[in-house]
Amino acid sequence: MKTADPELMRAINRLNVLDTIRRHGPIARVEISERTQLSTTTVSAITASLLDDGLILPRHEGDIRNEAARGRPRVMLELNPDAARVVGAKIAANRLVFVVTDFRGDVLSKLTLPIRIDRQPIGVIADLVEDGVRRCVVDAGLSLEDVDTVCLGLPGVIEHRTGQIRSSPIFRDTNVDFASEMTARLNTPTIVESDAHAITLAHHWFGKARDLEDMVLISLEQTLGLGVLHDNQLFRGAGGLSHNLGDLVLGMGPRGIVRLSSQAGESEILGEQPASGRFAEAIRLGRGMTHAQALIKAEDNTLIGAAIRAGEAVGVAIANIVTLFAPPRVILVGSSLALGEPFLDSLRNAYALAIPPSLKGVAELVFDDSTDDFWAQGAAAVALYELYESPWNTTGPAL
Amino acid sequence: MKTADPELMRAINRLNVLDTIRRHGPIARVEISERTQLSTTTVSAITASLLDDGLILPRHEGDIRNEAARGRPRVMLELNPDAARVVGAKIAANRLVFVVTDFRGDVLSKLTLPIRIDRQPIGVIADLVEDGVRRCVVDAGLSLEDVDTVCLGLPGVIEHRTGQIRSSPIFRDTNVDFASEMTARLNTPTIVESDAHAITLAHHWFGKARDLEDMVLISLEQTLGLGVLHDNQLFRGAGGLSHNLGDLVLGMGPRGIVRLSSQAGESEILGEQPASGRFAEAIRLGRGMTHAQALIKAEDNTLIGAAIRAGEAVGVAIANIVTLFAPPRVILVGSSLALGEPFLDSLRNAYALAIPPSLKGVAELVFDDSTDDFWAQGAAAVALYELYESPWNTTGPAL
DNA sequence: CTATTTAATTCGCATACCGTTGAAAATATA
DNA sequence: TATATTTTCAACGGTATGCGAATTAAATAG
Repeated sequence: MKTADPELMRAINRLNVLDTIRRHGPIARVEISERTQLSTTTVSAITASLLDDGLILPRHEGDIRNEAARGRPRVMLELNPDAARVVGAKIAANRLVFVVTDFRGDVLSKLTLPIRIDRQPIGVIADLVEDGVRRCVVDAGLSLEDVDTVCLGLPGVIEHRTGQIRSSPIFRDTNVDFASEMTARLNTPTIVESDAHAITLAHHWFGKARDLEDMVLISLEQTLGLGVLHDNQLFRGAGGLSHNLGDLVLGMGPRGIVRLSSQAGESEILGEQPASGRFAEAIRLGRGMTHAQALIKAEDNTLIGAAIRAGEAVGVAIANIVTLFAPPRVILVGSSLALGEPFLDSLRNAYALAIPPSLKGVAELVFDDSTDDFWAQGAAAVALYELYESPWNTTGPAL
Repeated sequence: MKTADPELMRAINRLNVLDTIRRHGPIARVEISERTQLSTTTVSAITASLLDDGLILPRHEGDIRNEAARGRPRVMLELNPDAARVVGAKIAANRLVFVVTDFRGDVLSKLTLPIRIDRQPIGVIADLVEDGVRRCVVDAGLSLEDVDTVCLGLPGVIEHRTGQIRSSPIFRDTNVDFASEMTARLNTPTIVESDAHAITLAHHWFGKARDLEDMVLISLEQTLGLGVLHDNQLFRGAGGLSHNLGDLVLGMGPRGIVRLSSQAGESEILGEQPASGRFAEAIRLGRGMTHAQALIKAEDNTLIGAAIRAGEAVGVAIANIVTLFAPPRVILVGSSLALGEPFLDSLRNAYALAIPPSLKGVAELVFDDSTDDFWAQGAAAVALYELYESPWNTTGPAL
């Protein structure tokens, strides 16, 4: 355990204040004091230090708390957008999405490269990612030197702490030290994170979990991922591993083990389609789900059947997750949601059946169909969170 | 989030020092300083305060660190056994087990009441528990006034924070505020906790997980429970709920939902036996598993079949848990282990099949057949842990 | 122009940690 | 036996932190 000294103490309170400013927009010191339970004295000292470091800015205008504003007007504080720049990326099998954000997490530029990269050699993938990062940074009118951190969100089992990719559907190899590789190429600190964790943080910061400290997110894409928010923090497994939901076992069928991925993986749902023709082409180009959506509307029975089976499998898996974590909300994201009503209905039904009676009503299911940018923005948030924590003031006094 | 002030700082370091003393037996200040990374100055101050509060004791004798001990001999410090007394209990359907322990967690007296209590009215159960606590305390040569805290470990979904029993196989009602009830009856602070959590802490403190900060425990009893140790702390669900493994869904069979409890619950394994005769009598008395063990040795095929099916179900469930938490060790406890090789073999096989290849070898399975005392001792440890954290020095200066 | 109200800063205090120094308690050596 | 050596531990001074009370700052109301 880390030893508690004054430095840690200040680090905690600093992060607390900074996070309060981030979450509650332009905010006055008095209100920060109320929210954090810190004395106004301490808040003044910390905000002075944050101002000095250029992480926040004062705004004298917006004191509109009340018409009958009597006393000295409040000075509102907000994050200084220019305090840092980060790049966030979503790396998927058939597309790369990049965003550059400022210190607040606001998107400055975005770039989508619809390229199929899975099963390419690492060098090729690294080339493409490097290129995407550089182009997106240029699009934002910046240079890579202006970027503080890059965070890459990708599917699979990612060990955040070490930057190792234990296994990922887009890499042929296992145990790739992708963080070091990209850090060297970009000459900018680069971290890797599970894409599911990235969008979990995205929802906590900007999306449908802003009001919660605990929740669970399930991502239904090529792989099936899990993000757990516990006490306002990403819960990473014992070793900092991300969770790979697709490996969950749903049953022992006649043909052996039945894993969730074999029922609800993107390729498995679409895979029952004829292996040639326009649909196969669409899949190859990463438009499978969009196409599937059209087919389902046209009442393609094979596909509807697959969607229903997938929905059942996911519904049961969610019930199991809820049994373990009992979160107040479960957010579902990912391309498979595009399968529409047949999928969602069977999911909801299976969930309702599978959830134990004692937990009925505990968790609320929320479906979210954000775009890829949002995932990339989540990766940026992961990078920003680490910046917030890092000691700007090496440890100097508050002056 | 709690605000960081000097008080919190000292509380953290105090707990850290106290826990180091607890874990590493009689230990000198220098060694505490090495282990905690705190300066010897700080360690001296904190230990002085602990000595002053009577929580620890000096021992001048045992300085045998080395034959060639040159300088001033070390003064070894250890927990003062008499600093507190707690009662821990395991409350199961057909027996009540109590222990009184001292401040170190050493058992002073134990008491087993082989009574079937499930489905009794709350008042009756409370009577029996109260009686057991009082008798066990008397057996230890103490009075209830000498007891600081009582902790009751029981199966089911327990909300530790509020002391509510959301649902438990031994209560007919749900949402019982058992902690308040027993606190009032005993006139001693009483907390409730999941029995699985209790034995998880028992293993972390005294058993097969002393060397780990992360692990998972699975309890196979009348109900199937889960305990997760994360960063040396019990991981309680979002709402402080305990996990009820039996509700996990293993598949959608022809007859609807198949839950783990229907495959591996104690009564389900034994339930396939004829409903009358000596065996049924044994079950009613809570000796079902012991009896089953004998029958399995005698090659009772019905029972062996049930054991094998249960093992498969549990093996798959464990694989799923490992997929989610990736712990270095999984400890299995509970009466069902008594089913012996048929059960364990099929469990191991199913686990090996179900564990995803990328996680193969990550987690080590450990079987543990401790007695009921150990569970009760774990409950005592839960109580002690809260005592360790509580502010003895309301916040006075260190003198 | 003065009184009032609210916001934010300044000042003094208490606490906690740390590094250094020095005292205490034992052994080793002359 | 007397002195040196080694190790442990407590005491002193320095610095950082947060908090409460008093003070200054900036606006409105009368």
